[in-house]
Amino acid sequence: MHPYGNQIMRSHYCGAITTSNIDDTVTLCGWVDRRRDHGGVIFLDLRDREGIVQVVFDPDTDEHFQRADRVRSEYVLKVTGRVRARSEATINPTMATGEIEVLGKALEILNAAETPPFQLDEYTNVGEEVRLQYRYMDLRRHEMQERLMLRSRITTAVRNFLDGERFLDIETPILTRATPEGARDYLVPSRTHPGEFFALPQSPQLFKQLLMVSGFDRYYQIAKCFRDEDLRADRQPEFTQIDIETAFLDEQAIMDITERMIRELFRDVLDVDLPAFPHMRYSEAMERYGSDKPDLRIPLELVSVDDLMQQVEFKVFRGPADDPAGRVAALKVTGGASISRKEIDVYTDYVAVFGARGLAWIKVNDIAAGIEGLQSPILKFMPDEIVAQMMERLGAADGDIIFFGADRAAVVNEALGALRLRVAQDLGLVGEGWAPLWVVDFPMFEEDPAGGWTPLHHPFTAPSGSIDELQAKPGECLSRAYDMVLNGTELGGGSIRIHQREMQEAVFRILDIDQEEAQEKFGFLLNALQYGAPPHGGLAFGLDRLVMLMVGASSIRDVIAFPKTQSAACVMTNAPGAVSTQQLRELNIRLRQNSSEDGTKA
RNA sequence: GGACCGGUAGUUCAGUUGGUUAGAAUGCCGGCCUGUCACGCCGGAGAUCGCGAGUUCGAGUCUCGUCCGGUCCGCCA
Repeated sequence: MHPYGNQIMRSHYCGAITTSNIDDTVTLCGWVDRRRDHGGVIFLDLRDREGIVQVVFDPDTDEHFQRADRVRSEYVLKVTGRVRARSEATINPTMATGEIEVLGKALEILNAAETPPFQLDEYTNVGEEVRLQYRYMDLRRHEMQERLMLRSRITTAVRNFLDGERFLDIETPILTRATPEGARDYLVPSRTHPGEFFALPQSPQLFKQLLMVSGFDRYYQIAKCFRDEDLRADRQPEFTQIDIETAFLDEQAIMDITERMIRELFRDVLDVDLPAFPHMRYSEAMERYGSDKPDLRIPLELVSVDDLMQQVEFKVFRGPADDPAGRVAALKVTGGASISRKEIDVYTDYVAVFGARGLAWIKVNDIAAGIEGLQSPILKFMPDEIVAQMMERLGAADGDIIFFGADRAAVVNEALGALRLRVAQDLGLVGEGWAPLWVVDFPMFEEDPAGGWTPLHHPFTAPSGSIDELQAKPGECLSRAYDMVLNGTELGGGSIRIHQREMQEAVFRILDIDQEEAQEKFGFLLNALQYGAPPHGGLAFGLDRLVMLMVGASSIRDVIAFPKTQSAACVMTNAPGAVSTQQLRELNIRLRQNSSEDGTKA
């Protein structure tokens, strides 16, 4: 007896029928994936989330055969039939259910369907706009079903792991208050407080810290977060974090637990054993890879040559080499001498995007021939001796090309760091597999253009030094933050938080948040820190990015059921949309301009 | 806010130096077909060339503007 009695219309999933069901009578519900009409026999491929099975109708079942004749793609059917083995000659080895088929006895059309707006098969590339407009159709495609089912397995595995580690799932508000830090807030007007607004949370950061103050010790939540900033392939205005916070654990313990979580996740879901997670200091990551999220699958590294360039006249290199805030670095690309002048021009344009004012290069044709074996427009500006030392340092070999960046260190790191990724991609130098690491010892602050300080992580991150050290030299102070990086993507980041009011106030002072503003915006946090806040810290993973990597997608839109376009709109629902003047009046809102007739609808 | 790429049958694309009736594939519709599985064969329908100006005897094609989608920079504690 089926536990749900006759409420269940189907006896099996299409994709789950095997040779063990031979001679069983089954009832299937699904969509018509394809119909092949041979006149005297009709094949229907019936699809549900578990897969596809072939159903055969022949004229013996006249009424049902006639119905099968009327059926079209994406009709929703209920089919009852008998499972039978296919004859040797008709077995389809490319199909999971290819050894069997269902001989249809009864066919009920549960719903007809219009011709789909695009073909759902795997052979047609469909533009993303159409896919998003008919997302409910797009999600029927096998590829999307797989991705979302894997996403579900991932969140389930995460929940099971954290539950097993005695973490508590606690929800935090979606309607909260705006904070002056960080990204632009999504705002929600309050009807009951005219002229005031809620903000949607950029993350549950403060709430989870307060839960630590409350004694919940180990918290997690799979939480929606909202940031009103411009979109990218890996950025949506609403996205999901695996949010974690603990009390009485230091950073090493937190990294251990979360690393174990990711490791078990990959084993459970992908059957992959991740390699060791090396710990790399932020400074080393910037020095060697020009990035705080290095892709360790790529065997190219930046090498500083400032000391050598301090000995040349060539101003373009000499200037940044002498400047403490400057950097001259080389990127040796093994086998890159085959890159043409035209391609170098393309790379030059590419690094210009990051502020680089040029891209110097040296091709190594014959290293044994010394300076004669090198080819470059900049050699004439350098003494042979310096060039020779540089080749030695870089370990240059025949067939290499060396690119140079010389500018402010930030520009050089960004430009050569990006070039490293681009060239590796173009030349197929990105290794296979998974390359995780922890990046640690981040600076507390970085200098903003106005000369002030902004936090590298967020203003609640604990510094590794004392208040005095912090105030004396904010630019040199390190934080107790850590990022998990996988294949060049920042999967998650976290820190030990400040749990003492004095320290939190000191950080606010450095960030130029005065006492009044601190009290106004963060008074509840400062107060809480006085009522027995335990040492605490945590981490948040970007679930969408994690799933994207695990399914091999190139955009997080492909692992989100209903994502937004780059302009942060939904082409299916047409959100955002206008609202009635009545709604606006209730919210005490008047639009600044009546944007013609469609500005509001009555 | 900025740079670049794209927008032509339902879909994916082609469209030459500005020149006759805008093509292909696939899908769709009709007919035939009892073993196909991206079935096959025959026939048919299907286009506001994103939108608006401009240049020209003539614009899918050139120019300007605009909208939409995408990649990236800025932005994203």
